[in-house]
Amino acid sequence: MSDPQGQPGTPRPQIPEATVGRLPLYHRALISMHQGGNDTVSSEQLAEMAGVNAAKVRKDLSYFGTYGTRGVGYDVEALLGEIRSDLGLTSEWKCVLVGVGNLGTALISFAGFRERGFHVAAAVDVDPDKVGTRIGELVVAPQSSLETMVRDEGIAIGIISTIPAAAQEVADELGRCGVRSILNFAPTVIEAPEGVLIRNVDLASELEILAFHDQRRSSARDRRPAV
Amino acid sequence: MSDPQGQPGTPRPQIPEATVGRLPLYHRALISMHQGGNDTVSSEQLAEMAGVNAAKVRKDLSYFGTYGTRGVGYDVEALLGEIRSDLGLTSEWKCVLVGVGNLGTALISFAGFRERGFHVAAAVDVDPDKVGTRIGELVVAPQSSLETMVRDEGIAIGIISTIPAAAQEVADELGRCGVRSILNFAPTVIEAPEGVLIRNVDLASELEILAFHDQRRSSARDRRPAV
DNA sequence: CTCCGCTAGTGCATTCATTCACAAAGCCGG
DNA sequence: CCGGCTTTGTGAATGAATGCACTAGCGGAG
Ligand SMILES: NC(=O)c1ccc[n+]([C@@H]2O[C@H](COP(=O)([O-])OP(=O)(O)OC[C@H]3O[C@@H](n4cnc5c(N)ncnc54)[C@H](O)[C@@H]3O)[C@@H](O)[C@H]2O)c1
Ligand SMILES: NC(=O)c1ccc[n+]([C@@H]2O[C@H](COP(=O)([O-])OP(=O)(O)OC[C@H]3O[C@@H](n4cnc5c(N)ncnc54)[C@H](O)[C@@H]3O)[C@@H](O)[C@H]2O)c1
Repeated sequence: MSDPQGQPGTPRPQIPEATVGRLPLYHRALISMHQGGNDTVSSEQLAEMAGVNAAKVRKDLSYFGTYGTRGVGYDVEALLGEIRSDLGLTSEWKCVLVGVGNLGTALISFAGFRERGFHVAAAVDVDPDKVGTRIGELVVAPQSSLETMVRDEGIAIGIISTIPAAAQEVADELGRCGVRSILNFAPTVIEAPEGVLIRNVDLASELEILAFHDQRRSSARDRRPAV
Repeated sequence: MSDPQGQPGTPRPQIPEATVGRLPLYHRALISMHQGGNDTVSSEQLAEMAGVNAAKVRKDLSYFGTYGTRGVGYDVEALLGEIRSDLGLTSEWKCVLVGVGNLGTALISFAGFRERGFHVAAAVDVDPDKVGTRIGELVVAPQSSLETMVRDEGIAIGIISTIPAAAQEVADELGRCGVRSILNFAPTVIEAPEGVLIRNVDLASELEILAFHDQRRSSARDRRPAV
């Protein structure tokens, strides 16, 4: 390989978005390999665990440098370290959750985030009845304390689980407070504030996509109309 | 257009996956247009609402036939009907949820699914303490009643919100019972049973992707090392 | 030291998706 | 009835992602 892993700062070889989307899969697979006590892993095995094909694994990993040994495979620990560092998981990311309803409550009490390097450090709601409620270790704060908490705690990620009608406003507010990334669960398109990256998760859409395919499969089966 | 909307059965022009993924966005946008009392909508407006570009909207819609009028736009009601029928939303889809924990509970009580044509008609859990619990109108059933419920109620979609270690087993069981589509929230790769389509939603992955981009943006900013 | 087996890394062809840009086509005002 | 305005539908160009198939290179056996 010609590009050494760049002693000073970061390389910067512009990673394809499709590859970025698969990093978490590799991350998960490597964690489980590591816990299983494996020292090395081949692209074939990683592919199997991540549910993708081996050539893709190799190409994806090659964007980050040369971490494999031909004839052997990848060093699990080294590769895990590299991916963790690319994902910025060397220290914990603090998140603020806005909208402590059904979904918000589940998210706050979800242990899996912490295991993967994320921590819901604050939660706010407009509803005065919710403010002061305790969920695990976290006490729901009033909307007005958002800015202070974001700045004081160094929160970089916002999670929106309010009603859809409030989502845009909340996103704007989060942007003003200095949050740089937002994960939005409200089923509405949000215009991203300047400098803020938004990802949307819409569960109803996922079901619709399943329904679409199911629909097609069954109408394909009934090519001959029933007698 | 050369392909008439095929009087008998369905056309079958193989819709690109990327297009399928956007149908729910259009669906949502059209619902809101319709509720707002609009009769027609241009590709430009739809694009704005769905957060994509206008050419893409037109190309996507063109796979389903000719629903627009040049110089005018699309008839909201007709287009909504078409999309609803493509998504198979002419009747309600029944779902079974497996694993009534934090997340499962939030999903069951979520009204938004019903509005979009989905109904969690059954929920099961292995934990005997959970069985019999009431969530809204639904009573949690024992794992053993899964097959009967799926068959009797005509359930086509399974939702997995168990712990990751149980996900594969649950998926296999759902497959055996005749479920054809699965939405999996457990952060693990599941091998799909024969004839079953699986979609995964991994929230920690979403956060990791945000973290990756944030990481990159800030390391791009610090090109000059601090003094 | 050499040769063999294995697996990473990658160039290339192919497939899939996006976007541009323009002709075809409906509407409306005169 | 005609001509201008608007917006669709789509061919063709471009770009992104995938996957094959080959080469380079390491480790271990003999
Ligand atoms: N519950 C689910 O399983 C589920 C599934 C998919 C999507 N969603 C979406 O997630 C969002 C939340 O769902 P939910 O079921 O938790 O709803 P919910 O009604 O239980 O909770 C919404 C919460 O947001 C708060 N809120 C409203 N406006 C606010 C504002 N401007 N600022 C701060 N807080 C505000 C409300 O006080 C309430 O506590 C909704 O947009 C919903 O469509 C939920
Ligand atoms: N809570 C969240 O916000 C959240 C967020 C992202 C992902 N997830 C994932 O969703 C899943 C559920 O999360 P949770 O927080 O609700 O966990 P939880 O521990 O609260 O709930 C899990 C439930 O699954 C049940 N269960 C376990 N094995 C089962 C089996 N074989 N058959 C049927 N039921 C079984 C348990 O009895 C329990 O009720 C986990 O895989 C988690 O990683 C949860």
